[in-house]
Amino acid sequence: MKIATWNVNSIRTRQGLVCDWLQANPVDVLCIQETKVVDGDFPREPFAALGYELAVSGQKSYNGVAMMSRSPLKDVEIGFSPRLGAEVVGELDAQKRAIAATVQGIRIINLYVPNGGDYDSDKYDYKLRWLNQLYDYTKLTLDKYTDVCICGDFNIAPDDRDIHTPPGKTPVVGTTPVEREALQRVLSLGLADAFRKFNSEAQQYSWWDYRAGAFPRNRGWRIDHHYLTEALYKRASSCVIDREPRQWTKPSDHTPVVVEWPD
DNA sequence: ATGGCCAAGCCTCTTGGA
Repeated sequence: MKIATWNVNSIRTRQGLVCDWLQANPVDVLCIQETKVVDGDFPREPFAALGYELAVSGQKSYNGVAMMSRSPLKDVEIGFSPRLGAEVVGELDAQKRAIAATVQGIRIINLYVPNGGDYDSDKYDYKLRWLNQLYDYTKLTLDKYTDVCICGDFNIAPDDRDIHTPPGKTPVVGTTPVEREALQRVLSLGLADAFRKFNSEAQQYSWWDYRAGAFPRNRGWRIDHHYLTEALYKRASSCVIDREPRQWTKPSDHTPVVVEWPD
């Protein structure tokens, strides 16, 4: 069983590239973020032709998440509202950033955590409120499911190993203690970083800026993660960042990360 | 040291990304 996460930065622009990657890497489940397309315009056929069932939640221009699976996607949930109630979630489900489904007994939650804009901006405040909501959503999910994999683009480098230049005095969004603590609070419910089970080195990145030759210079961030409940974490046999598609023509600025369990 | 890119929309500039 393999579950991959990949921020594709527009599925319409990247559909050929994603298909090429899936043919070479026929993962069981692929969670994608930043699809940037309304559901009716999502290019379903190329992925159906490869044997993938789809669940999508998108919007015009921004955000958007989708799941592709070779076995059935069960109990699909869009956003936080189905579990927390629309009156509690309010505006936080307007942006399409969360989708969940059960595959082969594993509850998979696919997230596109808000970027956060500038420090102390409205977007930064929104990111923190969204992470608080994620805590409540995760708590209720863990009440119901034992094997849970929360993956996606977290837009947070969990510690200083996960960013090429550790932040100095000026707060850098994605690395601030407040964001890191908000993430750790979610993980304290009983989740652990799959990648760090196998690799404790620095400079293991999943995103590189398009500018300034960031990729060839390996000036990146590790912001795409899989967080697993205890039994899943113990059973995991590998978690790998696949740098190859970041080198292809017209790449996403993120690259896929794949967690695996023995069959 | 600095700055360097890319996607979508209605579009030749603005917004967003991290």
